[in-house]
Amino acid sequence: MVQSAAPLNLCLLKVSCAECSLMELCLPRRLDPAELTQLEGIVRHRRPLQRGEVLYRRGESLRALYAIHSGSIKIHISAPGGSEQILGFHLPGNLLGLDGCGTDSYTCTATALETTSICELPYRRLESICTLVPGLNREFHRLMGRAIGAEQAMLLMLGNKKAEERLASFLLNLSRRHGERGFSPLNFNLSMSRHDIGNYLGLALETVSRQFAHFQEAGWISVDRREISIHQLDALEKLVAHSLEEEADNIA
Amino acid sequence: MVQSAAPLNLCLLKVSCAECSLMELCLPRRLDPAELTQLEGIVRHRRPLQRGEVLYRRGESLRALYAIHSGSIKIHISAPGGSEQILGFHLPGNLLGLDGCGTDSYTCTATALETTSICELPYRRLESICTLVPGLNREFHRLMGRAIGAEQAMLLMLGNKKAEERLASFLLNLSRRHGERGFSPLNFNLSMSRHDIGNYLGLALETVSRQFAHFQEAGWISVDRREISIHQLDALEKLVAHSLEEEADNIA
DNA sequence: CGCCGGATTGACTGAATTCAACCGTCGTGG
DNA sequence: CCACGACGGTTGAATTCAGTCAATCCGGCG
Repeated sequence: MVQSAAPLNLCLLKVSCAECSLMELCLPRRLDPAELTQLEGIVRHRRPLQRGEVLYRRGESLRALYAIHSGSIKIHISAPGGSEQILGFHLPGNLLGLDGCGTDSYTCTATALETTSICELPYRRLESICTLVPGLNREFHRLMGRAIGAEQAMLLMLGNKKAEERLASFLLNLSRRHGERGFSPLNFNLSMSRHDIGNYLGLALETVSRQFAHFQEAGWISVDRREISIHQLDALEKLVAHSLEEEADNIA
Repeated sequence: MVQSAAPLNLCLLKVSCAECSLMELCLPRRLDPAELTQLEGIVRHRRPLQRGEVLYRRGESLRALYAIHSGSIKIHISAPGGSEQILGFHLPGNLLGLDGCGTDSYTCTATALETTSICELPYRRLESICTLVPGLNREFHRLMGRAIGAEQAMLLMLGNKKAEERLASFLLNLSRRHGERGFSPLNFNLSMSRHDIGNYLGLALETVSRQFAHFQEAGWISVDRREISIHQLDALEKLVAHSLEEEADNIA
C-alpha cells in the first residue's frame, strides 16, 4: 500500500538517512549532520521482503533493530494453540524490535504485509554509539517512550471502546499516519486483511466487515476491498471523541 | 498491601540502593559498585504518598522517573468525559514515568493505592549519567523494553481472552510478582478495588465479583474482601494455558 | 446508631461472536 | 480461452457472554 516516493530500483541502493524522505519521522529526527554521519555508519540495507516474509521471529536473539523504508509490517505473537494476536501495524519510519531490548530476544514476530524495504541497525553497535552521541540516545529514548505511549493508547481502546469506535479509531490512526508520511490521509489502501484488522482490534472479522458497511451506508467512507476513501473525517472523529484522543504518534 | 521488610520509619530515611532489598528488580540490577554510586548520587527520597495521592499527572512535564520502594501505584488516564482507564498496577522495584520519555510530559496519571514510598530520579540527570555509565544506559533500555513487553502481554490478553481467563491471568501475574519480591505468592492483599480490577481488565466490576465467586466455588482460591489465598495455582494456569505465557516481568 | 462506599447477587438486555451460506476476484491449469 | 478452485470478503440468523440495572449485604466510621 505505501509506496516510496523514490523509484523502485532505489530500494536496493543505499539511500543515506540524510537523503531519506523519512528523516523527520525516523530515528535521525533531530540529529545534527555530524551525529547523522555516525548513525549512517552502522545502517545496513537488505533485499526487500516479499509479502508474508518474516523479518524476525519471536525468540530469536536480538541482533538488530529495523526501520521500515517502504512497505508495511505486522507485529504479532503466534500462540502454540494456533491462535495469533496482532499487536501492531508499522509504516515507513517506524522502528521495530524495541520490545526485544527487555530480554535480548524478540518477543514478537514481524511479517511483511507487502513488498517492504528495511534498514537494519545492529543493536550492539547502536547501543555503543548511543553512549557516544547523546542526541541519538535521547532520540532513542523518545522512540521507546512513544512505543509505550502507543501501546497505552491501544490498551485504552481495547478496555473502553465498542466495535464501531475501535474501527473508527483504527481508520483515523491510519489516516493520520499516512498524512504524516506525505500520502493522502483520505485515500489509501489497507495492506492488511479483515482478519488482521479484527484480530488487532479484538473483534471478529465479520464485525469489521459489518462496521465498514455501516460507515459506508452513513456516507462517511467508501470501501472496496482494500481501498479506502474517507469522506467525513469529522464523523469518525466524533465517534471516538467521547473517549480520549490518542496522542501517540508512532507504531500502534 | 505490600509492606517493606524495613521498619516503617526507615521509609523516611535515605535507604541506599546498595542496601535496598529491591536491588535485583530495580534499575540498579546489574550495575557494579562504582556505577551504583553514580546512580545513587541522583536518587532523591520524598515523604511517602498516602492512599489516593497523586505522584504525577497526565500532561505535567517530565521532571523525573520514579521507582517504588514500598506500596503500590495505579497508572491511569482520565478521559474528559469522566471515564477512566487503568493501564497498570505497579509494585516495589517498578520504574514509573517511562511513557513520558516520548513526549517530555507524562501521558498518564499515577495514583497511590496505599501508603507508598518512592525514590525519585530526576530525568535530565538520569539521561546525562546514562551516557557516562554504559551499563546503566543498557539497563535503562532493558527496563523500557520490558515495559513494552508487559504492555504487549496485556494487549494479547485484552484481544484474546474471556472474562474468566483475564481474571486468572491477573491473579497469576500478581502472584508471580509478589513472589519475586519475597512475599508469599499464595496469600496476599489486593490493594485495588473491584472497580479498578474490572476497569484494568476491560470488564464490569460485577463480572469480576462473579468470577471471583466462581473460582472460589471451584475451590481454587479463597477471597474475602481484599484478601486473596490461592489454593490451586495450576488450575488457574490451565485456564490461561491455551493462550500464551506472559514473559514480561515488570509492570502490567 | 445510622450512614456510606465497596462488594455481592440476581434478572434482564444487548452487542458481538459464531455458524453458515454466498459472492466476487484472482490465479492456475486443463 | 475458459473452467475451476481457493481465498478473502460480505451478509444473515442464532447464540452467548458479559454489561446494565437494581436490590441487598457488609464493614467501617462519624
